[in-house]
Amino acid sequence: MPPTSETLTAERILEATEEVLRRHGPAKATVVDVARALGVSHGSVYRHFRTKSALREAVTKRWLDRTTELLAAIVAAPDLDPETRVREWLAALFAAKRRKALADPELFATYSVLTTETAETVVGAHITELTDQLTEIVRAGTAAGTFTVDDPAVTAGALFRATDRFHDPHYAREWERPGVEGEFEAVLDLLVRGLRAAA
Amino acid sequence: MPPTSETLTAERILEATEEVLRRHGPAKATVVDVARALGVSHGSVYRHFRTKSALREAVTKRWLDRTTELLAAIVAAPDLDPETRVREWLAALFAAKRRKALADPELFATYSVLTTETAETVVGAHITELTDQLTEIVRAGTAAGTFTVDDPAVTAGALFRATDRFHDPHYAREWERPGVEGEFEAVLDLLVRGLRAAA
DNA sequence: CAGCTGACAGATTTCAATATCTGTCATTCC
DNA sequence: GGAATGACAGATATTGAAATCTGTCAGCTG
Repeated sequence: MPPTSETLTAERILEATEEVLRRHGPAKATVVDVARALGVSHGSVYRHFRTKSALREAVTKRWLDRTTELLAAIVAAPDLDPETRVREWLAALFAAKRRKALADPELFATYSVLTTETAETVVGAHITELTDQLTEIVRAGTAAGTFTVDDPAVTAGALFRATDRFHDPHYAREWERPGVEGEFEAVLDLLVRGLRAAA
Repeated sequence: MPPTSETLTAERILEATEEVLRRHGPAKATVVDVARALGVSHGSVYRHFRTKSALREAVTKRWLDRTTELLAAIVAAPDLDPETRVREWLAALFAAKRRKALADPELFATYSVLTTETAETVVGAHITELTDQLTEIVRAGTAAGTFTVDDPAVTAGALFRATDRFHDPHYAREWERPGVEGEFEAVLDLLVRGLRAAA
């Protein structure tokens, strides 16, 4: 128990919660554990988060936001043509998820449980943010005449859903298999060709 | 307990197993239950199926094969052009799964558990059969000059994986949502356009 | 007095004893 | 004699009592 006499903030609680989740897993990580890790009573934790699930949602959002930020850089890249940006963006999403899943499977499994719990709220918002990023790229490509697309938002949604297998944690086990890279390329090729074609 | 004095066959055991699964669900459906439903001792069931999981695999295969057969009709349809056949085949796959999921959610959940159990064996073979059917259509379209595709088998795999969300039981809950039809159309449009485009 | 504590009620989880199930096989039955 | 039985050992599941956890709040503390 490291009491660390600093003031108790939401931020410090989130850090401790991550650590407890990493150690105990999602099923056995309790609010009491988090409080103990911080050297405070569990009542203090409830001062910053109304419920245990609010705390879990906040931790999950934090984890997902790291990926959102990473990808934002590609949306903003000014020197890349739209087709390359679509490819790089989807490849970066796949690579980010895959790296996490392979580097620390147990932690990834923990967050997979958390995302399943919070599918309607936190994950829904995350997916909206991501498809908004994609929409931005598709819109730019349409404006530049590179893509022929009726409604960029609808097409961005289709791109995102067509690549579910390469970012949905449900498929994480597939990402270890030898052929995945090629499978991803095949899907991506088909989709990008679909963007280019005349309506 | 209907003893039905006919001879005990693998077929009759499979029918009884389906019934027990429907009534009890996957967790509580035991070999003893199946034997009781048939009015025989459980030892007799083991004469036809080496293990409980062999029995479950056989029932699952039966269920999946019904879909395979249904779709085979579209592959063989001689009066349809390749693009229509791709669209109809994927639409029929989605419709078949969706119908089952909405008509009897509990039974569908039961079979979802069974398919998860048998992912490596029975489901793997099922997916191979389905992608083989798709490959056939893509090959025909390529031969006819309608599609421009390097390797029909690879492209068929990409088509199948890009539409995972519309046939993988994992997404069954999404199939109730209002917008799904449109989402499916958007993905399908993008993919079909990708098939048509020049390499 | 703002922040923290710890005791509390009700909900959930754990654990160990008990019951049931799986898979085998010597024996029985037509 | 080929098919079916049922007793059995080890594995798995169920159950209910005890332990722990969640969320609240009156009171302590600096």
